[in-house]
Amino acid sequence: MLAIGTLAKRTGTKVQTIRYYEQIGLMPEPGRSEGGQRRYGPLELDRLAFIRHSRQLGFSLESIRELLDLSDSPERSCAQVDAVAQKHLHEVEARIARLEALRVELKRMIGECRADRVANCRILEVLRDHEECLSDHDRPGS
Amino acid sequence: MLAIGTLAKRTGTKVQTIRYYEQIGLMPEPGRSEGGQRRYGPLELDRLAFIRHSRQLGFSLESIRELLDLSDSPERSCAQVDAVAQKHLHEVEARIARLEALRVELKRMIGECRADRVANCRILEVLRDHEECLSDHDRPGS
DNA sequence: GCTTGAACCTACAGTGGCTGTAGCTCGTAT
DNA sequence: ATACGAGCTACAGCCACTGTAGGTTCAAGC
Ligand SMILES: [Zn+2]
Ligand SMILES: [Zn+2]
Ligand SMILES: [Zn+2]
Ligand SMILES: [Zn+2]
Repeated sequence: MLAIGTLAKRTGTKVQTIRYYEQIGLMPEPGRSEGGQRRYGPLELDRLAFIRHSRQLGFSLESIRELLDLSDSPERSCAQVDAVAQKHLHEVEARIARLEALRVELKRMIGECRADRVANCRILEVLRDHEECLSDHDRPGS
Repeated sequence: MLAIGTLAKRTGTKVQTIRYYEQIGLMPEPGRSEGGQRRYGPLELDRLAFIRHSRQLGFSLESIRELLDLSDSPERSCAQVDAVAQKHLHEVEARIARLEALRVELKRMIGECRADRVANCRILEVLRDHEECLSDHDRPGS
């Protein structure tokens, strides 16, 4: 039986994060020691490892919840699992596309600045006026 | 003099967002009508346009605050402005790199799944065990 | 057995950048 | 004069944590 700190170390998680996962029902309520401290077994270790690895791959906690639920029904077709992963891939690709457009625009405005005074800094000019931009970028956000 | 809703429409901002910017000191406290409603002039319009466009280019509100402060000293060298933009570019590039690694890993695991049962879904196998991954991905988060 | 101190506990506030809601008041067109 | 859209304040909620305060428990060393 592992104390929460040991579980945290084994999975590269912070202690508070584990308690947070419990609070939102992503980790089960574990057994307790006589004094009331959490004690974890191998099942919980595996579950937390799954959660953490999914997080490293960028899945949302909501998607992870879905994936965990699905993996409790081993007989079912994995179509839904694949759909969750596909959707996530698309979102990642969309974010890359947006960031790539940003990168191009930023690089251009930085390259155009002749490093003079603030009064005629190219970067500030572009920020003041979207007409100076080549790409469209409607929604602020990541 | 513009009411807040008009300013919002002109800049593609939500009314609450403008009030939020005022609350955190990014927009100045505007004049008020007799009845106490906010009234904006062209200076505020320009400032909000600058903020919004900077947000579209991914700058944080903290960076935007800095850029706005800097642009109040037109005589100074724009080195600091350029540094803010450079730093942001590097962060964007770092995020692209991370997302690109994610994309590769996700695409691989999706491609390897033979779309069978949950019990032997390749996606779940990879999520359970980072050893199945090719890349390293230490920190969760975008 | 006793003391120490690291690790644990709960509860709550804060992060960034908004967004939404409730319950009012104001402005303006007819 | 009245209707109603637009404005007002204050506060809660989103995501995924992270940090803090103030107290309790555990395990090792003596
Ligand atoms: Zn410059
Ligand atoms: Zn632009
Ligand atoms: Zn599958
Ligand atoms: Zn991995």
